[in-house]
Amino acid sequence: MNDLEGNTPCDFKQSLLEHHDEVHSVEFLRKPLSEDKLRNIWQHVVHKAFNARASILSESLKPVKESVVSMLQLQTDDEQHESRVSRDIEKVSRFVDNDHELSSGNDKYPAPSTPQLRQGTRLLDDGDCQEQTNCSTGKESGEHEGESKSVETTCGNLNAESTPQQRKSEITLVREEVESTPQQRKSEITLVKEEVDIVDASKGESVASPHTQKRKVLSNTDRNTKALIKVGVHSDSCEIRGNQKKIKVDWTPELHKTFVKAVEQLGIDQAIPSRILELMKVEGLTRHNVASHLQKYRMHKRQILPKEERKWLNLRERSYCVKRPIMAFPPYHSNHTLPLPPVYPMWGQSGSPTAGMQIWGSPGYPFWHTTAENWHWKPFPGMHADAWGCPVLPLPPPQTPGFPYSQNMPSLLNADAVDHTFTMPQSSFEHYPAEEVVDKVVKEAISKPWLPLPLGLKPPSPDSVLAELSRQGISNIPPKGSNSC
DNA sequence: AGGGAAATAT
DNA sequence: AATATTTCCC
Repeated sequence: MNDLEGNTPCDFKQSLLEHHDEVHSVEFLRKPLSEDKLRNIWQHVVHKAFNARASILSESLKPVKESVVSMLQLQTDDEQHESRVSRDIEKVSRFVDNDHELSSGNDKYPAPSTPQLRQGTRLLDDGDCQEQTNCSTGKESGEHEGESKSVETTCGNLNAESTPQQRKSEITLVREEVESTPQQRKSEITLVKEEVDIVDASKGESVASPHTQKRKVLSNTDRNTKALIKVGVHSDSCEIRGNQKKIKVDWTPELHKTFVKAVEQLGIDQAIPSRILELMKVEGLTRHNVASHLQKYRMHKRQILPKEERKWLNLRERSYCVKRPIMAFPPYHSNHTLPLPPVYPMWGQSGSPTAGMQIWGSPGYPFWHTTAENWHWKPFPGMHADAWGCPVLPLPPPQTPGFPYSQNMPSLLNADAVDHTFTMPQSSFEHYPAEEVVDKVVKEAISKPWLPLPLGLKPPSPDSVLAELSRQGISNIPPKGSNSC
């Protein structure tokens, strides 16, 4: 997918471009990303953070330095400090996550499952919602943001002090080619999302992340599936702040129910995205989301109805003719009490023959009561993607002396963490460094900034360097010997 | 602007 | 393969 090979035949290329006082590094690594490479990268980051003169220490590296400093001051820090470190390691994680994606080619991520959406009926009660309002694609901002094509709004979450642009230029040691595909670009800009999504790449079912701080609330309407409505939120609320791409909406049964209800209420004529959206009163949901869902909904209707209609007509046409198969439905309520099948029929059509009969535009009958609940299809009821994805640092790493991070993430490593982490199939990670490895490597790089910079990677050939330079429009070649960060 | 559907992405 | 998002056209 986002292979670098497309741009350069060589295994990798590395270029160091010096402009004025700052040295920008761009390093292209071949997949898979090895532990050594990763460590190398981070050593460079730390190294630069430490060695750069204060005057030119980029904003983006300051937090790194601070982290290191604070770590070196030993883990006697207070809570505040810890949370800072915690946050920093999250940055690290995020960065690495991104890299994961870039280097793995594994693109199967579970749905993030609507963390940001909140139904009109409060699922949560408290202040977390502040973040919601701030960061979610709210009605006002959401649509805006929907139109904004800005890709450069990258990591505003990394550090409040530095602009996204700054960060990008500094921290992004590993990144895609400039001419990345839209997909690639996306991978760069949706860090937060990635963090959420990256958990379980193997199956598509997501697992609650111990890493992302979130609340899980049992839906009052949920049945035995006990699907979780996660209303996950980062404690560091500014992180997600409105500069991100839309977060994927997970149409949970509840949400879908709300949707169907609105549609039913409006009737076939009025059921247009904006109205539906209005009726649904779901915070953060955008018209686009609704339109999309509506599209799908209609499609299924079309697909299902004619079939059922035909069947029905075949059965009845001889005896008495009924124009529309607004048929007498079997006692739906029975469905309510029935144990659910392990697999949720999508749109309810494959479950019972009538399950999909929530007639489009058949107001008056509350089909959605059942269909909306049964519509969902998550293979494992207990594992509904309500769980947020878990990015890096999924497990309480073995306590590394001098590296207190794992203790600094109470919210990330809460009791739930235990439950969820072990459910993550290892196989998902076989294509890139295990997260523990990443964790370890980053730790090492940060915790031992004094270690000499590894020469590490194979030096680029002069040709490739020159080519890269010219490709980027750099004509004046920096003097030799200045190739350190 | 916004609805709808096709094209894409995940 | 299914679902969600993005893009495009009207």
